Amino acid sequence: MAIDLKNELNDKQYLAAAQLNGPLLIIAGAGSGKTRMITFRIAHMLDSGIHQSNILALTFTNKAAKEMAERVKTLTNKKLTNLTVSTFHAFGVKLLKESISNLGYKENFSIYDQTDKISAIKEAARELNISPDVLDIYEVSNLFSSIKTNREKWTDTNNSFKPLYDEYQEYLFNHNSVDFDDLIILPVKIFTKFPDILKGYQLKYQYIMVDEFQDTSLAQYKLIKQLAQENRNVCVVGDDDQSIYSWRGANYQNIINFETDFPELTEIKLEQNYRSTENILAAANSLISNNTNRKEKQLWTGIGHGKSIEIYYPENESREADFISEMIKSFHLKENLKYHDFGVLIRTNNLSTLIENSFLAENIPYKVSGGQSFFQRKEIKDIIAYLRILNNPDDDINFLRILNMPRRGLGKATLLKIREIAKEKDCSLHAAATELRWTGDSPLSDKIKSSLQEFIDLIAEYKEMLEEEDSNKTKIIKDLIETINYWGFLIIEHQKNEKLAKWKYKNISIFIELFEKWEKKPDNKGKDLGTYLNRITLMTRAEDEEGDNGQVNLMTIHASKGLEFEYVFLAGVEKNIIPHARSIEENPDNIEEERRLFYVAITRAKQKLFMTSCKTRKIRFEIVDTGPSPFLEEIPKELIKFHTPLEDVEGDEALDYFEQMKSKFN
DNA sequence: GTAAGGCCCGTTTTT
DNA sequence: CGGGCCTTAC
Repeated sequence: MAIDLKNELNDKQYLAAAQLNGPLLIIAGAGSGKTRMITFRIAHMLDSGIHQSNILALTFTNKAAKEMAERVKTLTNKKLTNLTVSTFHAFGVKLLKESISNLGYKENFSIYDQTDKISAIKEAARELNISPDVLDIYEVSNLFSSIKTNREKWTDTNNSFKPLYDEYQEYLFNHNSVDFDDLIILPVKIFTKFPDILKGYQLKYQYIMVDEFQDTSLAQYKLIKQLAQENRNVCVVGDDDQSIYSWRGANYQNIINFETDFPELTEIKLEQNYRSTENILAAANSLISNNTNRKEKQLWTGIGHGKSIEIYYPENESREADFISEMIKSFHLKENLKYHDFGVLIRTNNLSTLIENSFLAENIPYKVSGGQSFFQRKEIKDIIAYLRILNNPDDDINFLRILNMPRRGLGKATLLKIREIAKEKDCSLHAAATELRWTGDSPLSDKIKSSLQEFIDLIAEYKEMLEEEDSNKTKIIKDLIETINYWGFLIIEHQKNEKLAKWKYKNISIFIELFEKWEKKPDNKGKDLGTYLNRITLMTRAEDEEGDNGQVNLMTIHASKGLEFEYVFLAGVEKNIIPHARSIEENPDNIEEERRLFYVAITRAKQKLFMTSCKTRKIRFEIVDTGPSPFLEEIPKELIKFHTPLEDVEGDEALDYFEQMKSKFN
């Protein structure tokens, strides 16, 4: 049964969804039904006889990809197992799995995340006898990223880092590892070097869609361009006003590049907002009009004025947190809103702690997204490090992590010996360690030698088990964790805090459960460990929360992109927080991006927007006077109602509250 | 040579 | 408050 596009979409959306051939640029304002349009467009392709395997849809986050795939499946009522809806990075992994051998890497390559990357740079620095403390490693890491993705060139001021960069690159290659930038840049390289490979992919992906186009980087754009330049059936959807990832290389100049590279394009603007009330939209429009560099658009809504925007100035950050909890509680009761109808947005992750505590104290169910990923937690990374070594023994960064964890007497001196061999033989640490344990005139004591032997054997044994056909990997991993006695290790590490040890161990069981779920899924039958490892490196958090209904959503503004909530609380609307002091310090021009960020935050709200701005705030261990964010002045006063403060909590009531909090945490 | 305890500092946003 | 790094104790 074909879908009646005309009936389901407004005129502009219809135009966008109906035109399948040729380049299409869609400027889609906040809340303009972009996802709906894309979903229908894909369904329309399928209706028109385009085969699912010829369609490629690229999104920005795993969450968006998952959601889009779900929505298309629901709409068409088809399984669509060969439809590619993926993030850029996950797509990069797929391409590399299929073709990285052309560049001399092996297929079981490891992906280094930010932390691994920093360790790798430190290792490279060691090779060159550069002491790590003379480097601002964070800055170096950013520079390397810019160089790799062509955002920056070597200049007289920065070329002193070039030897280190080259060493880092060599390090990655020698250890069969790639970093996040490589996931995009290496496919581009392969396509440039091997036109036949590119041809193959052009033949496969004849219809390409890109969501959140304003947040694509130059490198990502190159990749799209390569794939699309023959067929030219490429549809990009974006909103320059919502470009908030420039620090990661996003460049909304890409919209202009697209116009140049595909001059025959059709441009469509989606300007009807289906999400927010007039008040909210007016505030957003007024704010964003202060930006100079933007495409003019007239967002409008038919929803009506709605409730006014409210601002509240709490004394300090705990009052802010309590205010948010109380409001949510009372709306939940009085207005029959579900907890998941609330979004609480913050500029930085560290603002979440107090709000979380308050939710806990008030028994408000909530979930945090963004921030530190589940898979980045130390205890999880430890276990993953073992799995990575089992998958790719040459992965030195993870070898270093597990060599003496749990403690097995293999410390600095032993490592130094291993390093010597590795340098001499030009091999990985694992290979060097394997060698060292045999050497007759080994410089190691018998005790250490046997410890090393045990360690190497452990790796070999489990590697073999995992590689067996039809192996029960979950069981093997459980067994491994027991064999290394990770629990014992946690107890020793946290002697004074058994609770913490237990909590960490609990996380490990959760990890095992997640893995088991993955292993049992029919789609994953016969897939190797490497596939799983690569997948989770790209995941922001344990995106498994099936029951994500009935929970308040607490997240950074960045993480809220693409989402919407009935009621939105925007916390910490203070100067130095938004716009963030560091961002302005870096470059005063960043004010426009910070404004867009604020714009994104406001436009998440459907019915009601609250903003809170503390008078004082504890930063580290100091209480500092803050003040309202300058952006508040860019919102017309008549749209705002100033919230009367809650009555001060009386003495004994406060005490009572304190006791409550205490009992929650003890 | 290895392990434990003291000391210092704190990365804005994330695939 | 918590994690990484360095010094001191075995």
